[in-house]
Amino acid sequence: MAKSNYKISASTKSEAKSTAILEGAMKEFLAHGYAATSMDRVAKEAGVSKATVYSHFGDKENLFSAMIQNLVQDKFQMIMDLQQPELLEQDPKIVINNLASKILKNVQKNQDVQNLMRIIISESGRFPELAKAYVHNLAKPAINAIIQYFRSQSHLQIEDPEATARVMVGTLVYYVMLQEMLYGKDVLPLESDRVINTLSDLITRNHNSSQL
Amino acid sequence: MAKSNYKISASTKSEAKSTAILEGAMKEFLAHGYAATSMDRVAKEAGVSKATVYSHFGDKENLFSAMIQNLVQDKFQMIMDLQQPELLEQDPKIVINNLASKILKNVQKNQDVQNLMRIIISESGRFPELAKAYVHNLAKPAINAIIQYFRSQSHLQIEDPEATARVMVGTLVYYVMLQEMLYGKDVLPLESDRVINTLSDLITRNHNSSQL
DNA sequence: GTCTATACATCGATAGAC
DNA sequence: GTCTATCGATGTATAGAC
Repeated sequence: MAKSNYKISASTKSEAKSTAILEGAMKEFLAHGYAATSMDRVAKEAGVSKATVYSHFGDKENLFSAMIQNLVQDKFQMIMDLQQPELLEQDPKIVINNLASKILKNVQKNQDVQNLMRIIISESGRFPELAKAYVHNLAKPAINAIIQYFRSQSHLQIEDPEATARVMVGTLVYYVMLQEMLYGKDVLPLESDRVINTLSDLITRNHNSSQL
Repeated sequence: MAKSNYKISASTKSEAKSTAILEGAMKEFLAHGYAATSMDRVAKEAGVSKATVYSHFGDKENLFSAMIQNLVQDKFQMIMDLQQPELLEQDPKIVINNLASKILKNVQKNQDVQNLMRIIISESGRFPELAKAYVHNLAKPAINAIIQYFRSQSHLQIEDPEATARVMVGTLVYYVMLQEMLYGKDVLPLESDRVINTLSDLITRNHNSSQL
């Protein structure tokens, strides 16, 4: 029992260090990219020695990979919020407005999400498996949630729910990329409400015209 | 006259080296990113010594900046093709299909364009002025060309041409990013024609319904 | 397990010969 | 203008004490 406690204690201490290293790695990698991040800075940020970083994660590629996988799992919860039933029980025009607004605000206010997208794109050549993990665990569930909603609203007469979901997600992601990450705010200002309203108008237009 | 010829000849030789360096820089930077590219590899790729690279471009940041500006100017012509008059003189549904198809194929088949987008996003933090140059010289003209077409087709009854243009460009760019750069082809297969047709259907739906 | 100290390679940038 | 040779800094990774 004492032996078991000792083991648990040791394992817990080690886990605490691992967590600290992952947090330091996240901060450094997301801020500077893979190549420009040094293991010295990660170690200093985590409050451990460089040798400890290597004993926990083997090498730089492994640490980067673990940190991204960890972050992708974290952000998965954000996507699942899109399927809250109470969010989906209003007029379709309002539901789509709310969905789009929720996606937009989550990405816009969450610097980690933007930096994750940035580094996934940057390193998709060097780490193709991480790009696939991102698509499989974040992009795909988000798109599928929207497809599922479109399918549930047959009176919207959406001919191709899969392609329409891509239109919606693509519009929103590109908007944030251009405005926030590429400084489009200054060069090409455009209020987010206009994009959201245009999206929901286009998608629900059959529904509206049958009402009027 | 002989002196003038000598000057021109010398200037031409120097320009040839500059061009070779820029081409080497393009190959290396686009393939490996800014931080992971070494000046030694650029010099070897260009067939000159490293000192020559520095005498022409000062330092690494300067070389990178010059190479990106050069590439952005190159790709500008691609955008201008969108305004060919003969492309815009058919039924709106067909015109939008053609525009979308042209944008998509240009990005899809042109690896340089994808790599340029990738590195602009990657280095937008370190080189904000390059991101702004990209938006100003490529994204903005493309979006404006589409806005201009929408405005010219008043019978389409497009309420917000600016926002609708963003929907169109965002959908196409995100599609290529997800399918090509992030290996979505394998995880989330979707034919490009479905996306293009969905886009043109959504945008011209008012026009169609008034016809039927 | 965690540390300090260090090996070894490679980086950006420059000096000096031609 | 272009080269070879090299400097100093910094990178990844590890050896060895505790």
